[in-house]
Amino acid sequence: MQRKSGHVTLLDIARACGYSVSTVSIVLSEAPLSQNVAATTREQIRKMARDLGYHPDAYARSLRRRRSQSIAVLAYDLSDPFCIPIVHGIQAGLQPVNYMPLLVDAQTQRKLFDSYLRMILERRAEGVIVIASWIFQETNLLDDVEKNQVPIVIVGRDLTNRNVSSLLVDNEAGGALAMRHLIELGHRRIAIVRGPQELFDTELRWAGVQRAAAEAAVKIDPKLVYQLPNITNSTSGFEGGFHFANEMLASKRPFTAVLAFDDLTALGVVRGLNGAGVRVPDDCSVVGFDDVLPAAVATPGITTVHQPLKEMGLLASEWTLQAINAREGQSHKPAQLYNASPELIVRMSTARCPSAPRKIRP
Amino acid sequence: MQRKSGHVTLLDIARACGYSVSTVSIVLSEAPLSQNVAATTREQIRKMARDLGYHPDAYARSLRRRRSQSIAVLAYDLSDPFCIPIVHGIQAGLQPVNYMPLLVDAQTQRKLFDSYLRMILERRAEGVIVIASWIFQETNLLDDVEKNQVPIVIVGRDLTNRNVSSLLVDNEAGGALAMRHLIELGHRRIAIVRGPQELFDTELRWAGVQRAAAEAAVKIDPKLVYQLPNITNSTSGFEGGFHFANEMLASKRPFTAVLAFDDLTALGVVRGLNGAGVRVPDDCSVVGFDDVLPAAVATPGITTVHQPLKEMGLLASEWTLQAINAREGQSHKPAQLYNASPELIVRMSTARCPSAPRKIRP
DNA sequence: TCAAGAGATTCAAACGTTTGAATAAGGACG
DNA sequence: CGTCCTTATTCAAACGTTTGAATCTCTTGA
Repeated sequence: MQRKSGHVTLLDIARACGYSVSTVSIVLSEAPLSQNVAATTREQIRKMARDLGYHPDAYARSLRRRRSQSIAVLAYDLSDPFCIPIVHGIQAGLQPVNYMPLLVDAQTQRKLFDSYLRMILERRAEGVIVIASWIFQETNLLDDVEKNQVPIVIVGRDLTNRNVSSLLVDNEAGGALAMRHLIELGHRRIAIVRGPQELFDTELRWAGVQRAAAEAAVKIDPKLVYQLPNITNSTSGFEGGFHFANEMLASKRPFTAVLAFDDLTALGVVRGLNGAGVRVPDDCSVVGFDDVLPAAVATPGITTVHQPLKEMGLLASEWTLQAINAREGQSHKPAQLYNASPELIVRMSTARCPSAPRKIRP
Repeated sequence: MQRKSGHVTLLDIARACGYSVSTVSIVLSEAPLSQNVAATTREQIRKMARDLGYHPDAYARSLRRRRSQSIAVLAYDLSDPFCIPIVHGIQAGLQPVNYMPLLVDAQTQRKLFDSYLRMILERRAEGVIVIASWIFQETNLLDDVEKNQVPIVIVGRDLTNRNVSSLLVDNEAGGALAMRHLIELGHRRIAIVRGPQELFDTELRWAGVQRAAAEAAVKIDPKLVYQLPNITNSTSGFEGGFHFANEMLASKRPFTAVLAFDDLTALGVVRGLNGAGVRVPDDCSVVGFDDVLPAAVATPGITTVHQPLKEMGLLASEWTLQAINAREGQSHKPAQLYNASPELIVRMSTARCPSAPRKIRP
């Protein structure tokens, strides 16, 4: 009974129980017509399909239906812990409608990116979700996708100006949240490690930090503001944090807290401070951003700004499905922007400023 | 010129330059016959394909060729940092032969696992690579795959007894490596946190630990041996480590080092010890296993046992491709086992035993 | 008795490729 | 002039589904 292809087909089932391929198809795909099929026939066909271990061929089906039932999820760098919760959200959104996520990791390599983009196009993904943890300037990479009228949604970056629906955390609010936390703990001399210039997040978080400082009438010493170089690999944030912690100490300028661009940078700062005998949080507080696993399991646990990544992933998948359905109905879904509200997660790396008088909260 | 499907087909190209679909297909797929096609024709067709932005339809092609050109990568829990380097290795192996990895994350949920397995079968993956970071006992889940004669390779677990090619780190050697390191640093009173009973790794690492102890004539105090409960979520290792650190301290039994089942457990131990004012590594050394990112960026960095994950992933993809080719040629590739050599990564969490006399190495 | 409808099932074309076999147009040779 | 190679191109069937239209067999009502 082994077919040459090694897979059971409708024809096998049809022959095995004496009906035509059409009838079998109608029953197994639960087409509207199947209510006209005699109940006994239905049962017989279903049983045979089960016995033979039939699985419909997605290729034949998609070819005929002209729907691939799949959505590409293109991560720029899956090794960034930031990505996984987003992927989980996407999976959760795709599961109920039986869409397959085509998850690929470009590993920040242009060559891989192109190659996977081609595969995605060939596999006729009905939509593309891009997870841009940190992303090159080159955004025209997706032109090919747009040309084929495939809806795109991007997570982690705002591309609404290019008419692409985007979901990201409200970086300005997050920066302010982190800064306000330090200020409320009594810190006044706060060192800042800004993100790399190439990232959009950098300016927004910085704006939030400045706003919070201004609101509390706290001055930021420009000599205590550092900027990470452009990213070269996934641990360059850590190395940058380590490096700048040493610079801060060498500068001899007093500071009691460090606001780092992200969690890995914060962990690098902690390492740097520790090496010089500065204890966190007793002598100096450190705050991060992103709430990734390493920040949670380090000791001290890093106080950080949490992004609702899973929710963002879920919403991204919903938007993509809506865009697909809209296109199906000849209409068009305009690009949307979702600015997720960040949340402060207080752990052990921040404490009341040692020299500061206890402040009475209003 | 917009097709109803929204995608350019061979027919479009054929019409546009006045040749038949066959000729176009022969040229673009670089079939053997294409050397018979006039050079001018070839060029003309290629140009038109480029201009129209043609991408061959993988569904039609696979249907006809009876090859899906894709391999499923089924991760039990992608949020385990352990998985990503393996995936990178697999991608590296699949890239040159133009296979698409169908990467899915079962999130340790039976329901998801089943659902994705069905999708994989429907998409006619030619092979399946399972990444079993930590895995249920239920191994018959893959029966359905085997029934369809799809080759399976598993990473992170030995299933050669079920005739499945397996790649994993030599856990026994790794356990011995970690233990020997502590012993060489002069530690004699070493607490051990064993892994969960349900994991095969647990017994093997434990055997290695015991061997190293025996070889050095060091006794392991059974009262200082703990066992992690079965895993419920991805941070339960951390929580277990934290919990047992407190138990060790409460037991009042002296110990100068802790050998933890994996890195997250080690990080939990560090947190627990720190909470009681025990400094790592000054008062107590801690060693982990796996070499995941959080272990590297924590302070102190965790001394650990590295697994060559990327190489294992690469080899897994090669084995899978070999098995596919073998099946193509009507032959059969017998199940193989690869025991990767672990490597000790010395960081900052281990130090010479405070009370021990300096030992002269031979 | 016949037309009309309902119920159950099948026909046949289509989706976009690939590929073995067929065709057509040119020589070269006996 | 017919035969036999090349060279260049096309035919047509097939892959496994889906689905609008068609067929066949009953029943029902006039």
